[in-house]
Amino acid sequence: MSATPQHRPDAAPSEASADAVAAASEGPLEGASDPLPDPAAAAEAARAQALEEVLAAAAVAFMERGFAATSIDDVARGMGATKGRVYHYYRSKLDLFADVVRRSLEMIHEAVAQAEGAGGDPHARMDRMMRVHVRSILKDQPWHRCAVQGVEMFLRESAAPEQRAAMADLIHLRSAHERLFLRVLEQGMETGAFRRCDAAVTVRTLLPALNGAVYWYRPREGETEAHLDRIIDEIVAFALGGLEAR
Amino acid sequence: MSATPQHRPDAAPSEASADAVAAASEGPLEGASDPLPDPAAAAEAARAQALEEVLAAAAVAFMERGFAATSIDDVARGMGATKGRVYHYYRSKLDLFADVVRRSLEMIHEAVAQAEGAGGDPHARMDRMMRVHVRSILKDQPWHRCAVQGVEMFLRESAAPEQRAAMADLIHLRSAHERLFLRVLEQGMETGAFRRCDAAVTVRTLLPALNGAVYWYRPREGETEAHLDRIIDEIVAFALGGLEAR
DNA sequence: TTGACGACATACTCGGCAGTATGTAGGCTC
DNA sequence: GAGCCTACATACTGCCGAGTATGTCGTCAA
Repeated sequence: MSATPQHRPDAAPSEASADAVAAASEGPLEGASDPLPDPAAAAEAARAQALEEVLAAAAVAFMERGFAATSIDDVARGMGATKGRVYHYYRSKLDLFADVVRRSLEMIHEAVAQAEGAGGDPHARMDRMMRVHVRSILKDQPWHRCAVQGVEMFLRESAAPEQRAAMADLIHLRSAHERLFLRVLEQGMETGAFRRCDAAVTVRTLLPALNGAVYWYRPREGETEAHLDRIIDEIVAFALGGLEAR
Repeated sequence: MSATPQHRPDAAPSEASADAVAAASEGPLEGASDPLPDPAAAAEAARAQALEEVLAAAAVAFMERGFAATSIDDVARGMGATKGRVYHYYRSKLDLFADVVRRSLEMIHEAVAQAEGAGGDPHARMDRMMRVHVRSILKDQPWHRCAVQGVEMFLRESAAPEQRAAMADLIHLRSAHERLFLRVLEQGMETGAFRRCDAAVTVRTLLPALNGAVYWYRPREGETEAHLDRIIDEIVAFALGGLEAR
């Protein structure tokens, strides 16, 4: 629609991703003459990091208030900035939200795909996948709450065509994630590790169970890694038990 | 807050509930002299039914677009009416939404509580409860999608104080529902029917699994009751399997 | 040193929507 | 048959927020 010939977040703004955030926090502010040889690359990196900040602020804001109830000013305030900064990187609120959701889905999908690829029988793979999935849910809550909301938005019949367009590829990402579980489930059914069932319906039941914690879990002050593992154990025990053959 | 000395949905507008809807559809429009002896009671019933219509329209509208994105005009349009009608029965959008959520929670809670009270060992009771719960999710989707959304709204830290006030009692309803499952789960753990687990976490994982269908299920054209039962079977098999001891 | 550009901030427009105020038509009472 | 009340519809206000237009400051190239 809006044919403003302006910015556009460089195709895949998510590549810099967590790396950019980590890299950014490792080196304190140095003068203009940092070891980087290429100034153009440095500028690129700076831009990527600035964009990353916007994205992170958006994730928090959208998580706290939901898409519709969050204003661009809210997002900007979260960074101690103003609208201008946000609109410098994103053409619309919907674009921004879609990018948050995309990041979320990419993060969790990549992690789970890696867990799946690590070998083992279907039962072992499924176990690892679930653990990784739930861990991501707990650790990157702001992002995933946005993702849940985004998928939900898309599923509404009422969704405006612009919305559907902006989020169509997100649904593919989400579907790919579902398929990952679906395939391992089917493989497990063949080996006899899992009971026979309608795999499609079961996966659609399984994932909400794994995602449930996104709503009630709140990171505590002195929370240890072991405590997190306890929660993961509980959730996975339930979900895996729901699949296993007797 | 708003101290307008106007309407207010008569304390418990939800009592008339499904009965009112059913009763309303049984008798066609008769003249002024219907068999009802008390005109005051008739007026009361008429009002209850009118309110019911508003509530149903709201449920559909909120389900389709979500709370924030739904305007009161949307709700009114859904009835072929205008704002005036809605505001005649409800003081604010939030009040209306809260009532939709309340209705939803009451419906499902009552149904499940009845299933629980029908006797049997914990495993049998849990099985019945799950079935009834899922059936309600599938059959009264518009309502329950609002409920899920409402609970989610409340759980946000950002929720405005007015929101929290309007929805505080809803959370109690929701908690009561959770406790219902919690208790049966604990009983089953004692009899050995269910494996030992952190009951609180498990229930919070179990319910999203049961509710999951609210997002993906869409009533089909020539859908038979048996087809519905197939879906319910699948979901319950998973959820119950997640609880059972080996 | 200048001019071009990137990275924002500021100021403004404009539409949509919650809530309100007011009109009005029908029924009921007395 | 006059007033009154219920159950709406219509018309209006005020604000909030998305998107835009424009200004400003620093930097870098030439």
